[in-house]
Formats: sequence, structure tokens, C-alpha cells
Amino acid sequence: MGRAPCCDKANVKKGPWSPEEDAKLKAYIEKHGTRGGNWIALPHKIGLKRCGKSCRLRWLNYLRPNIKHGGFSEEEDNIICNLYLSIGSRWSIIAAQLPGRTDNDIKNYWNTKLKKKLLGRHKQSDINTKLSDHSNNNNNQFTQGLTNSAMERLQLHLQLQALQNPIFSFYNNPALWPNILPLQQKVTIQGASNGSTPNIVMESAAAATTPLTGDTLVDSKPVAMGPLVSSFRQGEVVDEFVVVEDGGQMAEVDGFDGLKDNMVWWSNGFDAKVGSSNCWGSASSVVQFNEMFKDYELGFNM
DNA sequence: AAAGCGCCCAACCGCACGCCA
DNA sequence: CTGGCGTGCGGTTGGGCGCTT
Repeated sequence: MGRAPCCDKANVKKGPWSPEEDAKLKAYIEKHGTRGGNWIALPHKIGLKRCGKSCRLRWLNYLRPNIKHGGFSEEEDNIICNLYLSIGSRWSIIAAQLPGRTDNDIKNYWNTKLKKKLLGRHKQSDINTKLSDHSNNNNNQFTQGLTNSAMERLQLHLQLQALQNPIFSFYNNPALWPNILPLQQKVTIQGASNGSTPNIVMESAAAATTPLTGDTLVDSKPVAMGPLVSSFRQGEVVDEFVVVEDGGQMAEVDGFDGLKDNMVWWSNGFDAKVGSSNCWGSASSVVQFNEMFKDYELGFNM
């Protein structure tokens, strides 16, 4: 026996919203607000033949103030790409870092444009072939058992790396492929347990050795790192991520400004400084690959 | 001109989670 | 503790539109 439907599907209107419906919904919410309300009951109150969930979606994605549509900037592209590679398709969290953007908008933008923009630079089949060949030739099972999502993100990492350093890239140099690091940034999630917007902090990896999953704070600096997490809860060390308490301070990196500062490697061409700070092929990163890929797989298969 | 095709994006669907009685 | 309910989220769908043939 399934769950009861949220509304009487036979008596609700579907499809595009009319201006009249928008006006009714907007007027009601502007007068009464959304806090403490009941989305399920709302359409009945204002005489709309719509599902409560549909009303909520319409408000959040189109009617609420300060919504931006289209025209994503280069900087927004960078943020979306980095966060997607770091935390995956957690669109609501990504949207929280982009004022005026909705998760739906970002999701659509990613699926229709941004992903193609990246993967389009090399033929996807070509990358698949190389990954597959490499895996077979080296008796290395790191690509086996990866989910499609994991493969996609792995491909995107290769793309990013190839863009950064086309000559020495892993993509162009299969001999280096076992040394792939999924992401050379630390990602910390702050806040959110009190209902506030979570604050994502990313730092370029600078540790001399690769921290291990589950490492904890040392001298108030988070050292755990890694791109993959299936879920996180405020106040926990989750997978490779450190999640600090509300009000926790990140040394010299605080919120969006820190995030932006560490985006340069994505948009700029390769140079020695960026190359080393992100260490796709640096000596310090060429350690513990097996562990990294175990984590990589684990994160996706959970 | 029109049929076919692919892309885009608004909206829907179903599941998971949290709250509360 | 448990079950019902509302909410939030991510994946998917399908209609509209523009481009190509």
C-alpha cells in the first residue's frame, strides 16, 4: 500500500500557470508570508485548483522576489562546476551559494549547457574508452563499480585537468592515470543546523601529505579533504568532509569570498602557482591513490 | 513550406526526512 | 515509540520552440 497522494489529483490543474493564478498566489504570500503556513491547504484558501506542492514550487522558482533567470555569469559557472564536482547534485546547497538562483534553474542549466560545455571539449566516448582501456591494462579496478554519476564526475575532473594543463594532463598522459586525485580542495560546510543557509567553504589543498578520511580539526584548521560525500549533517565529520559547528571560524577563509578566491584554477589557464596549489600532478599529491579511489567509490556507492 | 529532430526549461513525480500528536 | 502529515529535494517528463533537411 503506497503513500496517500498529497492532493486530489483528479481535481487539480496541471501545466503552465496563468497570470491570474500567479497573481493570486503572489498576493496571498506577500500578505501572509510563507512561514508557518501550510502549502497543502493554501490553494484551497485562495481558490486555486492547484496542488500545494505545485504552489510552493511556483513561488520558490518564479514568484518570490529577486529571482534571476538565465544569463549565468562566468563566475557562477565556476561556482556551479566546483560545487558539483565537490558535492555532486546537491542543487539546493549549490543554489544557496548563488543568490537569486533556484535549484531548479541551476539543475536545468547544468544538465543542458554546463555539462555539455565541459564534456564537449573531448568526445565523451573517447574518454570512456581511455578510462576503460586503462583500467583493463593495469589490472586496476578503480573505474569498475563506479556509478554513472561517478564516471561522469570523473570525466569532468579529467576535463578540468586537461583544460588546466593540456600538455601534462592526465587525460593526455594515460601513464599518470592511476595518480588521479578527484579534487584538490577542501570543502567545509558551516551553519544550517539553526535553519540558516549553509555556508560552503572551499580551500585549495596545501597539505604536504594527503589527509585521510575522517581526519579532524588541528589547530582550528580543518584538514580533512575530499570531494565525495553522500550526505552530511551539521556538526559531524562526514566522509572526507569536516562540518564545523555553527559560528565555527575557518582560518582566513570565510564563506563566499574564500570560495571565489579558490576558483581561479578553473577559469584561468594553467600556471605554476595554480598548478601546484591544485596539484593535479604535483609530487605531494602522488600518494595514497588507492585510498583516494576507494573513498571515491565509497562515496558514490553509498 | 512543412516535416522531423533536438534542445530547453517549467512543472511534475516520488521518495526521504523531520515534526508532532 | 510510532504513524501520519507536510516539506524539501533530486530525477524525470513533456510541451514549446527553433533549427535543419
